[in-house]
Amino acid sequence: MDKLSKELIGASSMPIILTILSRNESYGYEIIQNVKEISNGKIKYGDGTLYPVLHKLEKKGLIESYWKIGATNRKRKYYRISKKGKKELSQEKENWTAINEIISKLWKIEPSLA
Amino acid sequence: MDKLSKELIGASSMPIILTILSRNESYGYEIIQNVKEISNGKIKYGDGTLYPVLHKLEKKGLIESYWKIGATNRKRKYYRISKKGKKELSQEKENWTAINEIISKLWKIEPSLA
DNA sequence: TTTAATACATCGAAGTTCTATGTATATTTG
DNA sequence: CAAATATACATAGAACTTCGATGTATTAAA
Repeated sequence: MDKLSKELIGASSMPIILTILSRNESYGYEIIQNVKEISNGKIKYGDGTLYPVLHKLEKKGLIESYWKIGATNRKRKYYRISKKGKKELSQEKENWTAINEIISKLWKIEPSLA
Repeated sequence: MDKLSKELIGASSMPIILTILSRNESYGYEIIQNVKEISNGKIKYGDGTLYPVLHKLEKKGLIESYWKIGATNRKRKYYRISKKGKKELSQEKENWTAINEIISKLWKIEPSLA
């Protein structure tokens, strides 16, 4: 197994992106690299996937953006998390924990289905 | 928080249903009740949501169905997990564990963002 | 000078879930 | 006995998502 299912990618993208932005502001391209690194290559967002997600998050007011020309002399669109985004993130953490408890309980109880 | 997000429901539905069927064969209506109970009411599948999922799983060959008239004298469509489904389930377990590790790592390392 | 990497954006195809609606039978309640 | 509720399955349409393809540009490296 090297790649994760579409469903899991989808369910985890929002909390992962919000977590990354809760530490440092960042921009699309860097986020893609960052996620790839963090996940040991298991999660590789295509740019055509990530940018719409960022736009969606911005539209919801969870992140904010501004253009900046970095050290590389290239213009980048930086994103930072908003107050609303921080709230949403902690909500997502709770959700994630809850579902994980349900599932792990389900798998632990599992009787010998040898 | 009482209800979980759509994304998490979606991502967890396949492993949850396969797990339930890996223990006992069951039918749509019972699965809905079962999941509600297991999750303490946090996951409530609508029937319009569950049945298409079951059809999808059957189409993929992960579960098999047959009609049976139970003790209630009512006909039910029972589902049981297939060999392929068992394989898929263990795959999903790995996936779930992997993503959970990534996320929990991300959240643990998190520096004081007081 | 050409190629690769960086950087953002949008579109269409395909797949999903949710709500609503429809059909039908069995049980319980008034 | 009639009406309401619970059981049981199914499908259609709306809304949303991801993915792959495509397009534009700039900078760095070969």
